[in-house]
Amino acid sequence: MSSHLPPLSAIRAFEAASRHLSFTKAGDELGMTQAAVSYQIKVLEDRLGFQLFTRKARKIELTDSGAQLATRVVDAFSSLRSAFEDISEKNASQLVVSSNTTFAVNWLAYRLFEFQMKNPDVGVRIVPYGPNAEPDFNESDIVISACKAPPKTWPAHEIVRADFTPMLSPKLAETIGGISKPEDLLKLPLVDPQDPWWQMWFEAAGLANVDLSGHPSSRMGSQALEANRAIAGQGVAILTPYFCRTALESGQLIQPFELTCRANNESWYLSYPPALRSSRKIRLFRDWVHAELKNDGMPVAAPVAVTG
Amino acid sequence: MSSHLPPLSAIRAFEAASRHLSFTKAGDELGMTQAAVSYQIKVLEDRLGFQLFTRKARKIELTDSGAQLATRVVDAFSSLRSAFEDISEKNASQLVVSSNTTFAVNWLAYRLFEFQMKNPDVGVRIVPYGPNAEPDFNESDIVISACKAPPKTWPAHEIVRADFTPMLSPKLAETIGGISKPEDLLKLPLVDPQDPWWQMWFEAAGLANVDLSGHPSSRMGSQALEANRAIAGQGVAILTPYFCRTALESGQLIQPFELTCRANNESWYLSYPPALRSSRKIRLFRDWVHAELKNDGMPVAAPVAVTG
DNA sequence: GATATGCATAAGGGAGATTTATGCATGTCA
DNA sequence: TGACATGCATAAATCTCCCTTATGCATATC
Repeated sequence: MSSHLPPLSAIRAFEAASRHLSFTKAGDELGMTQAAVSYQIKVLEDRLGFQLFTRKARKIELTDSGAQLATRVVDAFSSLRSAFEDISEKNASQLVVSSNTTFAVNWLAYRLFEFQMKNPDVGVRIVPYGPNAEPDFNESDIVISACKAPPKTWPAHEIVRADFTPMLSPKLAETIGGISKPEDLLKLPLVDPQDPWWQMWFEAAGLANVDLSGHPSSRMGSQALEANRAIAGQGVAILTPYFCRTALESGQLIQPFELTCRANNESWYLSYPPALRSSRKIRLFRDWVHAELKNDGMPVAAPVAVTG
Repeated sequence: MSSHLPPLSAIRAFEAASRHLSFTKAGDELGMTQAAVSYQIKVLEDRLGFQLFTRKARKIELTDSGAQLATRVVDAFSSLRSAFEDISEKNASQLVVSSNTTFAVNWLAYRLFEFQMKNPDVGVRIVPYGPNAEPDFNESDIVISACKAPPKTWPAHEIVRADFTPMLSPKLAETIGGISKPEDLLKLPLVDPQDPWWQMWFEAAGLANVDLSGHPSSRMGSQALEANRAIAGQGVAILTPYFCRTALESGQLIQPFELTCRANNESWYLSYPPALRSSRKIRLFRDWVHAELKNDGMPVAAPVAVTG
């Protein structure tokens, strides 16, 4: 089946001309001149070896062969058009958000409903990914990530700074008569003592080289789990305050020290493919996230410059 | 429905790539490089705003959206291909000969069967046109014409010179005791006395300004009819000898004088659209006509030069 | 006739398609 | 575990062919 098609631009011109029965109107539809259409039809006729149109005075008519071909070509183009229409429509109204678990659970979960109420025409699909997984940059419209960097060409917005500070349940604090000095924390079990955040925070608190046993594990991404263990009184967790607002306000957790740290200016970022920069669904979601953050009193940063 | 399609070259590249799941192979099929395919896919992805392929190590995979689009695009292209295939096939095997009635009746009619026996895969359709009609240059593969000239750009072969000389039935000749001098003809009724051929022939025979009453009518094109009337003894007709061979040989008609004339070098021509110059069906038919002519002892002229 | 409409054609320019020449990542095989 | 092969991405340069401009011609229409 090496049957190569004639030049597609010629086929397209023929398709339009056969519908309008006018080179001029076909040109209008295609955004080109009458002369261009005339030329393309000639190309196709030469290629096929027979006339597609009969040129009459001030009008054209399809020849028998032309008419026969036209119906099928018009059909095929109509299929093509609807295929692209459908896919862009579906794509315009479907928003796939690939978010790490921390943000998904601690932030998106209880707010998403509001977004959906505000934008009932946008279908949202949250695809969470765990601490050791990669977001799916290919199939996502928006990626919310902390350590996993999106491609350098993606526009990215800082949404939440990755500050951290110890948190624990009031009951656990009482077991040692309350927390007054950083050292007090060492009397209690730590949730995930290998988290490097601990080292950083203790150093910032003036305690260098505390000996934390256990095995290494990744930071950020499992805060939901760690928070739950802290709430359950199983130990002290080192968490981002903003994500614990509810637990703090309700008294499930306490933050014994004002001191928060931040490693390497790390933050959570919202990013998306450059091509979607100005698409409606992206704009709606991005603006909504910003509004929510502002509403929480969080600073909303300018988008991070895109390289290239 | 102003939904313009993305660039067709990009769609074509995507179609091939989605079938091969390889830019390299798609390039091979389309006769271009892998880089070009890669570029076109990128164009399409940028245009659509989402990825069509997931680039893996040494292979590519369709994304969900890509796969969805691919099935429909492949379908549409397959329709297009078969549409063009069918039309060229039909066109390659169907030969439409638009011939004036004279040649159709006096020449083609009793020979065509042989051509069809020799070339059973070529379907021949003879479309005769009368003396005052135009051949359909748009819908014909071959036009056989005398006075009606084909477009100047069409290759044309002279097939039969438009010689003419009086013919009549032997019985009619006997009614005046036989024909010995041109003047004898004037004693008999002429079939179509207004035919200018009569004036020319009588002049050539040395009889200037004979007075021929009646009304004008067109020459050539109705020879079949005129010959029949002559055979029936209704009068003397002025005919092209080659077209009367059978009647002459069988004695139905006699040609009283050797003298033949020819106006303005007129001839019958076989012509066809330039694009079909080397198509099989044209070649078969043209060569067959030439062979038949040669077989009849007719000189076969070189094709008439095409202007432009 | 005068005008308007519609297609054909030639010449020329320009944008986008393609190639060339790389680089990079990852399988594969010794 | 290197050396090599395979396959895609990317940049720069080139070129092709598609389109426009400008015109002519034929024929409807007034």
